[in-house]
Amino acid sequence: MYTDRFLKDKRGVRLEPAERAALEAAISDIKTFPPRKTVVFAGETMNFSMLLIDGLMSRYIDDRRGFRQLVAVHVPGDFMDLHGFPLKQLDHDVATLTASTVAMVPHRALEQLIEAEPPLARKLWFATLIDAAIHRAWLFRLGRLDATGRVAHFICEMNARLVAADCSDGQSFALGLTQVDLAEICGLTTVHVNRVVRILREEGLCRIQAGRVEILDLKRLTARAQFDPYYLYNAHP
Amino acid sequence: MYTDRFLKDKRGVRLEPAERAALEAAISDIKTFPPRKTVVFAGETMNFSMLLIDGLMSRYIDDRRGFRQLVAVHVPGDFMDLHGFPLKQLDHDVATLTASTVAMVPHRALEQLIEAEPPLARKLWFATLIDAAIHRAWLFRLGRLDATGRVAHFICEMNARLVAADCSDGQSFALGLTQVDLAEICGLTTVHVNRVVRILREEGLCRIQAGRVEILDLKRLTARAQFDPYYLYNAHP
DNA sequence: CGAACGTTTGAGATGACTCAAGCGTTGTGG
DNA sequence: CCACAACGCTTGAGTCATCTCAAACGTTCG
Repeated sequence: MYTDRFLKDKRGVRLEPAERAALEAAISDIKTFPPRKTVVFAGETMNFSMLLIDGLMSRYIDDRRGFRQLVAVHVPGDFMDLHGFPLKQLDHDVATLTASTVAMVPHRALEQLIEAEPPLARKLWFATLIDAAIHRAWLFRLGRLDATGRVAHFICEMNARLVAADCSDGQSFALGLTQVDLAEICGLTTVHVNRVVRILREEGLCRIQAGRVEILDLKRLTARAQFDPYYLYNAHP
Repeated sequence: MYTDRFLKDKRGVRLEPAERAALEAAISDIKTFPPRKTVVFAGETMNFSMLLIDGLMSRYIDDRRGFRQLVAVHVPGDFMDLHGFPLKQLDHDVATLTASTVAMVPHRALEQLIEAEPPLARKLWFATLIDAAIHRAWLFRLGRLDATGRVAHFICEMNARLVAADCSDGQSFALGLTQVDLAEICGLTTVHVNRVVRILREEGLCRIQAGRVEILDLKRLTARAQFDPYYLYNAHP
């Protein structure tokens, strides 16, 4: 089922089979997008939301000179722009990083869904709040960590989220990001990301190359990043 | 009424008088807190949420060495930890900045409230999503702006939010923050904040002193900060 | 084969940090 | 009512992390 990974194993919330089935039924269609394609632009009026089935996607804010700051990276199971349901407009763009498969859920169907399964509304709300918690962890990352710590922190987060989404065994995982992407995530320049990646490799913490990440020493990587997965609200941390 | 400022003048949502009255009735008591006091600690189980009536409060994440990164600053009318209602635990601390008055709303009362006024649930959700949008703007600030831009961006945001909350005339406003606070918000050191504050004053953009901010040239300040108030979802930007 | 893209490396510049000291105000207890 | 501690602000000098600019290299793909 397309919705299998949505809110899987989250602390404090559980989707009932009926709710999951109803959500599944609310999907109007499945779309695929090529890599590096902007799918939704800031300010558009939204009448659907998107559940990521496969691939990696991002949300970003452009500055005046065209430089972008990523504000979120999404893994399979993420309901990426569920906030567009109450908000109706987004304050950021949404784009693919790698080729992606997305389930489209019309807002009209969400309305009916909540009507039919009232407790589901609270669970959708919950999902958007985890997103906000991730935003806060990113604020900590950008505000308080040095370049090496930032990249390490991001890798730790991706590791934890991909493991939770059953997309990683915790040892190594596909992460189709370029060093440019990492720079736009961590608030650094590409050149410096390149140096940081080397440092992480030379210090035996992790290896980032060719769209794959290999965790070499999770304990030390976590320490270097001051990473605490609490904010992900995973049931099995 | 205590709840007058909550969701006031927000794009895409409006609290009906009956809803506002019901929310008002859900308040169990009003508390006052002295400045610089941590009110809620990360990880505690929450059974109430707090609506800020008067004062300035913050949410922050501590790093291992005790340095903090503020992830939110709240102005009167903000439902500061409404996300604690679905989430039940917070991933950050909550503290006062200045002396503050807070309306306590038990989660049990919120449950009954939503039962009595179902459309209110969506509006509470909406409120937490604006918080998330502000987080994203902060990510942009930390990731893409230099020190001067960061402080300018924060001042622009506070100006817009305080005007919307009827706590500023748009020319000057009380902002009981020290340079240490500004540093913890903008991911800078105190020393450097001091220099930035001087630059902003010398360039005729704004004056920040003795807990007050005076906007000298909003247009240039906004440009320097690359500030766009869209993300605040204010009806009258 | 050539263009496009992502990565790598070097050298030099600079924005922000660290450390250190001094200043002004406020509040408090002797 | 004064002395002094506490706090926030200010300034200077030197250091360091990260950025900028520039060039080269490898891979992929048309």
